[in-house]
Amino acid sequence: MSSAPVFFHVDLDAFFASVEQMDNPGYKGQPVIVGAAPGHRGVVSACSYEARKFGVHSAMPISEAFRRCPQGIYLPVRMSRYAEISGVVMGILGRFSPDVRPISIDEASLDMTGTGLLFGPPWQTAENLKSEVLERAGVPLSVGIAPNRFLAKMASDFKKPNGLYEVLPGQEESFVEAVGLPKLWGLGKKTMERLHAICLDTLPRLRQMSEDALKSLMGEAAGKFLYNAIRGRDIGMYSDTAKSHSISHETTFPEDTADWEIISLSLLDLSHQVMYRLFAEDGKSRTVSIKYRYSDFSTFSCQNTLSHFVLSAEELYKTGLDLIKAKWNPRIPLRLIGIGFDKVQSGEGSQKELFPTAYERKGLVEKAVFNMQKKAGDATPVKASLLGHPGKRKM
DNA sequence: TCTGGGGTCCTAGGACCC
DNA sequence: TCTGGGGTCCTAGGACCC
Repeated sequence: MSSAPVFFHVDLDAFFASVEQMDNPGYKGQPVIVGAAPGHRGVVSACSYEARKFGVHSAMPISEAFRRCPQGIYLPVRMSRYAEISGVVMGILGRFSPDVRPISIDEASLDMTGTGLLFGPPWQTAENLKSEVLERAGVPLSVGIAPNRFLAKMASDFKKPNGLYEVLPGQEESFVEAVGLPKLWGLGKKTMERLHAICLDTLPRLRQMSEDALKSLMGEAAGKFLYNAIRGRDIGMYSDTAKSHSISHETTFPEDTADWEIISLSLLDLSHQVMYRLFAEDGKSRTVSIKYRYSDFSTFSCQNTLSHFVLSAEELYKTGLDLIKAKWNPRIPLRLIGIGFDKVQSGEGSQKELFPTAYERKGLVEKAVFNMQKKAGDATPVKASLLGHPGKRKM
């Protein structure tokens, strides 16, 4: 007899803020806001539920958060600390399911199918999981239980914070109704606006549409997604097939700038950060992409696929520099610059040339430095601008 | 309101090939 | 003459998520 499918979705509540409250008990019960410093450019990364009472939420500009909650405790992001706690939580999850898929630093999807004999019924298991995480990692989490990953994800959100909710088989459609169309995962503001414009922004009306009709209205993928999502069916989220991915870093300048020295030096630093991450995961890529944002917030990107894998931060930087030189209109100051690799593959079988190119030799040196730093327990790249690089360049 | 940084996936058009 | 069909790769932009 095969067991009915059961999935858990776990989500750490206001994670960054919860960690800060655990590390500083004086912050408990206080409006904690983690993100950019007030007075600087940036947004709220996470905030405690006490802060949400003031109307503060994540992704809100920090200036607006400060206006709404001047008495808040404003803290910088301590990503390595959060990663540490996340690791403890993921370790606990691994003892509850052989199939744990981390979605982000504070979320994971677990296949719990067939674990009933070992742990008991799902609800009981979820309660045990919640108390073990609180006890051993010190942070609260919400759990959603459902017959598929998509519903489990939304169920984890349904009773937050410190929530637990179970969607039983047969309740798929009624749960989607309880969640409501605007809060359906994967359906954002733009799509809602579009649906509204064609009078299809209610569940009953949408459910009258055939899959083909939705596809022709919304496009192949979006139509298929919508047709299944509004029925609470799995939409194939969090697939485990390893694909190529991307690695990128970007930075917003403290002030908009048209200063070529600032822009090129930033690009150089970012290039080193990106290349070191590629080294760290032993990946390879031929596609360099850059992103730039003008002072009016209009944002553009472009990319260049080389005939060979990029071998060094120098080569990455040079390729990105050529792209930005060709695209940027220097009469308009830039707000942001970013660079990255697209279509990163696993690096096994990296070619070794008999006669290494200059870039390849540079890459070997960079890699050696990276490995030394890794051994010394410091895997962060030396700031390129501190390596005595000439940064200044003529356009 | 004055808007971070890191991602994923999809689309549409063009180049090129058979 | 006036025009195939399918496939792959590349690119830029957009929607969405955490």
